[in-house]
Amino acid sequence: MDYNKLSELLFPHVDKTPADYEALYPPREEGKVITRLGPSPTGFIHLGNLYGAFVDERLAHSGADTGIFYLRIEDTDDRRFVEGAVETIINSLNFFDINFDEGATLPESENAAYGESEQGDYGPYFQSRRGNIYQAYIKDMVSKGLAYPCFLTETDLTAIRDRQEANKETTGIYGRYAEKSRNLSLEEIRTNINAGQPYVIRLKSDGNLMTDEGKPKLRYITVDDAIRGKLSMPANYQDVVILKANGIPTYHFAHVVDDHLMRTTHVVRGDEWLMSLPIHIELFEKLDFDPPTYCHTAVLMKVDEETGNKRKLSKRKDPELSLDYYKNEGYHPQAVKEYLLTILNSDFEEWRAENPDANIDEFEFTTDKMSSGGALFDLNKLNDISKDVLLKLPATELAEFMIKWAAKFKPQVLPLLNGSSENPAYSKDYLEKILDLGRDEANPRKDLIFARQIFEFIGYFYDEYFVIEERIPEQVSDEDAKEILKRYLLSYDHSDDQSQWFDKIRTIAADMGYAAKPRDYKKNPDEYKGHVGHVSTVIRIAVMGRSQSPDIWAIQQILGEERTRARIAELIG
RNA sequence: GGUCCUAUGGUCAAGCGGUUAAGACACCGCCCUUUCACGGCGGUAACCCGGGUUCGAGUCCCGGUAGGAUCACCA
Repeated sequence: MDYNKLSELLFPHVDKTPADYEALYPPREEGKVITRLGPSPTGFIHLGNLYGAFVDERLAHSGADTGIFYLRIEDTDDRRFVEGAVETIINSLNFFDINFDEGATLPESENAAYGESEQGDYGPYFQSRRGNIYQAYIKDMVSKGLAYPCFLTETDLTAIRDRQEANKETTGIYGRYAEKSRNLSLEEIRTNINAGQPYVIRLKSDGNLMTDEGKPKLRYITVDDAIRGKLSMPANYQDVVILKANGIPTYHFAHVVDDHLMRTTHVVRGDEWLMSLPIHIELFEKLDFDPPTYCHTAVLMKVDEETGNKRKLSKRKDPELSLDYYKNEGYHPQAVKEYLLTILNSDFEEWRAENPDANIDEFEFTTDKMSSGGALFDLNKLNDISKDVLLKLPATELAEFMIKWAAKFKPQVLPLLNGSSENPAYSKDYLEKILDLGRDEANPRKDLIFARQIFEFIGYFYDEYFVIEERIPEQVSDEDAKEILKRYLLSYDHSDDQSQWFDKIRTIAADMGYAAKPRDYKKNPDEYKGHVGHVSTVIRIAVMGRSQSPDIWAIQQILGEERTRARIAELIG
């Protein structure tokens, strides 16, 4: 067989050679880490994507010598394409402060054609526009006898698979199942093509590994994975498809060519790719490329309520998988990032404890601290981290964050938060004061977690959302409650400082038969109706509508004298 | 079913042949306290099972078991 003739027959119009592309895309700066995100534009981006993207981004950007993180759109399957997916990917990641140095970008104008918006010298960054590159490499492989055309139809393929399954053999095209296609003569191929028969190009895998019974004889290869360590697995023996009948390469081939030509140093991907690694290794060998460092990340899991088993997060069953969930609930992107970092790198938490105020960028991210097991998603932990992250955020920023969130997800409260409502008491400044409540002390409060929760937490500051939610404590009778409020209103002086204010409450408590100090009540419960805590709870309910809240005095200062008095008077009736 | 990966408290995890088996979250108790939160102190709780190797095994080896991944002209 004259392979050169075959390659000309198959790819008559391809005139570029691998050498041309090698020259076009020269090696990058030595020692730089080059990573990439290679999503297919299905329009759905989830926590798992973010998790992986974050590894790429940290690998390229953390540490002193920053490398390049680029975006390559893997749109080789046109059936999966969704309009606007590229924008979704870029915008979603940008929301979490994950940005690309190179690759596909947002369209510069509204009428920019799909696939034309990109930046960088190693493009095109849309696989759908790299057809000529792939074909040049495939033509080269065919001319060297490393790949061949295969005319097997779908029915042929299912027949083979059925037979293999019946025989309990490994499915696929290999060994004797590949013989027929591999041994087609040039004339037979020419006849098939002239007859318009569709065909694919298959890799001619090292097929001399079959035993006499036709079973694959396993040869083992070892691969160093940056996360998993040394991996031992059977070498590939399948004549996998590398070019589909429509002229578009499969993922396997596109991955190898692209990551070589774009000079990727670290390939980060989910461990669902682990099993096809031998294919990629063989392709790298056959193409004479140096393989990148592989980093196979574990999949995010959760416990299935029905079965009690760990399982992969699924986009249908688990709302928390969707990135929109976090945006919608109003989690701060920084909190999500820190959470991801703690499950990504086992020593991040320790580092954070030692460097509470340091910027995330200062943390040196390494793959060898990554766990290889699937981490269970833990909302509790996220919340805990979020409390600390929000605490460090200045009130101004927090207020802006709340306003941005409300604009999108709770528009009815936006005027309240940004001060554009009719009530002159409300302003952004007012919101800032509320959010800053009790935060500047030695042991600051940590009750702010995510925007939706925060609004519920501070709702009583806005008259429209102020409701009496709780009953007065059982130690206090209804008459006493009214009496407490009356006396309180009478003695109320808005300019009192915290201790003057509380002394008055003690006095009211003592005068009405309640212990001025809870300790006294605990010692002699029979001598008192209750203690000062019960008395102040009555006031708390009148002003806040609930028995649990930050300091009453501080809240009243923010609320203002008029509204404070009005709320108390309201409850007296 | 074949192949590959994984296995330490409820969860995330240190551990690298000799440890009273760290730490964080969650949970419980106590203290602080006008409530809650914060903070402090304390507590419950773990090496999947069985064989080896070794003076000694959570750690190394071999089996089992369990869970996960994968077996396309999808990525």
